[in-house]
Amino acid sequence: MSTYKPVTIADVARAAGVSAGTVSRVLNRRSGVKISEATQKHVLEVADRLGYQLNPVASALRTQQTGLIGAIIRDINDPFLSLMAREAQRIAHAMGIELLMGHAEYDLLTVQRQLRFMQHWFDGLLIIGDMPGDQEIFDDLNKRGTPYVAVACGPNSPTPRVNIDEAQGIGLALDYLTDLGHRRIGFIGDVGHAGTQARLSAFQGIIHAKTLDWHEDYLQPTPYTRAGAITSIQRLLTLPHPPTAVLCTSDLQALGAVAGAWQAGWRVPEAVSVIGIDDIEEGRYSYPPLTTIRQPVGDMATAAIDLLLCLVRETEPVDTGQSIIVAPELIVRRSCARVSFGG
Amino acid sequence: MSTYKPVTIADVARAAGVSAGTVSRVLNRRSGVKISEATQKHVLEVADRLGYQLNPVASALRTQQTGLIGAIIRDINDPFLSLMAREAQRIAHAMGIELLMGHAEYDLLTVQRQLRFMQHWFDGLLIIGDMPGDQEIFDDLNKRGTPYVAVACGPNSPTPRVNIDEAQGIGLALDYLTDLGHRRIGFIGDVGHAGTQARLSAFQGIIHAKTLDWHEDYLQPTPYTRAGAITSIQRLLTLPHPPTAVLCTSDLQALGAVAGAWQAGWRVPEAVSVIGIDDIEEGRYSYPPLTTIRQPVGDMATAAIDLLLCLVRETEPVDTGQSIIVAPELIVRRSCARVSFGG
DNA sequence: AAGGCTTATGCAATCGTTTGCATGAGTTCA
DNA sequence: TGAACTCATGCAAACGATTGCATAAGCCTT
Repeated sequence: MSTYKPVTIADVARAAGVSAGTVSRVLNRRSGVKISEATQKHVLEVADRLGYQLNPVASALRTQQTGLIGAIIRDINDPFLSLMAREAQRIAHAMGIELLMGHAEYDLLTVQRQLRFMQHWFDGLLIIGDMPGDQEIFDDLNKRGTPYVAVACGPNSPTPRVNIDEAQGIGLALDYLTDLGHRRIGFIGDVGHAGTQARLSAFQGIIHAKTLDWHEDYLQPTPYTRAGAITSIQRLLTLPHPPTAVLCTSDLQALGAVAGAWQAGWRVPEAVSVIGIDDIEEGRYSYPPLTTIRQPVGDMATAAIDLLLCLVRETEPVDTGQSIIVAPELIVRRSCARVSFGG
Repeated sequence: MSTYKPVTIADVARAAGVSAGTVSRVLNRRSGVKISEATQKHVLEVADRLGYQLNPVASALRTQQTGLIGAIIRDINDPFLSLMAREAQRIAHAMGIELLMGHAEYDLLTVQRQLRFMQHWFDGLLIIGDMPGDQEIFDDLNKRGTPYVAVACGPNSPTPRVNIDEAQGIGLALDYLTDLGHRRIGFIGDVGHAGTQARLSAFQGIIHAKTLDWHEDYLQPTPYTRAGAITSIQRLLTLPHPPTAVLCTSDLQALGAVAGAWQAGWRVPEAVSVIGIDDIEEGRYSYPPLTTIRQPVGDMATAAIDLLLCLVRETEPVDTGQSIIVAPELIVRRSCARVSFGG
């Protein structure tokens, strides 16, 4: 059973009566190299009969390319991020490329170690979701030559990336909320991250521009978890002048906020409106169904893989400033309502 | 930038004035080989100064081991499975081992191709969740020598695995339901899989033993998705004698069943009780909070990694029949109620 | 029929480590 | 002082594929 002995290119060569180089050439079919029809067929047949399979490790050593791309994901258990990863893998597969992924343990040191190790095994990297210590990570990545693309994650430095237009997304949400009459709007987000920072500054700009009511406690720094949002919204709701609506920077947090509000005896959306960002499946089935700003996962994954592949194949140094911005979309469901009492 | 030129062991050797072999030996610190304190220190220092990093591909080619373990997951977007993967990675990391994962596209051919490719890159494999075409996959795996462990996935053949005691889990659920007075109990599960088969036959055995009411329509073959369960429960509820309780083989399905029942105007748990299996986070926050049979994710992941590591390190052929069975646990929340009308 | 040209294939070096074996220096003891 | 032994290190051969260069065979042309 474990005596399984893999057949190498040399075995095939011997059995077919040709040299190893020839076997390699027929197997790779590189354009420009001519192999006679006869040997072509013969070698292929022998390889098949022997059950030859390429040893990709050896190939990688010689060519300095593993042919693999990797994705490092902030939290593989976050529905939005894991869906993004799944889509990315699906698209890569369709293009004949293998994608492997890793969950980023939530501290800078581990992620750095993980990244360093992934750079050895992968030709290119997808960074999915805001990472702990974003900036250090991208500095690290730039030092090495490994091509990478950041997805749903907003480093400050110019970096190949694909994101929604954050300002537009926040604008969509706030326009909708103010149309419903809300003037006191809370913000729940993990402000430790550059991606959330972009959202926050758009948020604050609009609050100011619309001259909405604002209190510094309306900003609740909150980790990317359901549980975190539960306590955050409860803090918001016990304020002297609680917000009548809350914007969360992810659907998971929004779902937590809804749960937290109910637990505290506030009805959603009657007593408080909640809006999220992402549009995860669960939001369609939750009670009330979640109003949210949709990030188009499929488009983003496609764009990211395309861009990454460009970077990988490019031989000369590429401009690292390229970024792709896609449009978010307001999905109205039932977690937001017109404000019904004195604002 | 892309002119980054990695420093090899030869560079270090040259700079330190020793041979490559020596450098390798001090770096690997294999017990039994003696290196003088002086060179030890010197080499380490030079390597450090030059910023040497091991090329794991070359090392893998020579040693025939990549030092990597892989996990293939039925659906990376399934909260239970992705949590299992995350735990497995965490545990592997803590032991200094890197774990990479892939989502299994949902058809046999793709999975086979994926598996074949993973066998080249990984020293060992974790199979997480029921797979399409289970049996073929395990046959394939056995042919090769690659060690693997199946987790939360129940092939028929003797195979290294870790699972809950399925019969006990179903027993826990049915005892609870019958204690609440239910005699008509529906079953929602993806019966195409061996894992679900084990649950189904336990279910049918107990239904028979307890002489509960049974109709073949009470069995609703349903894919592992929320959406599938929505239509399944609606089919159940329009039966002439609809079940008063429904057992789902995953929490995701149970959540779908709850949503489907509400949509059809049936209150949960007042009109129909729903129980799931897994105990995912979402079930704690859903309305009503989900009663379920808990699979202890942490214990299972730990056991799986331990077992896999044994198999990987073992040089002689191991008994492939070893399986680890852990105990499930009934988690009572609020999606099941005493049956209130004529059974 | 011989020289020139194309074309298919073989040869051997290479990628960066690891590791069995050989060797030279250093130590100990008679 | 020299023989017997350690012990640390160097040497070179792997691991399995790829690829630039050389070469043999075949064909065409004059």
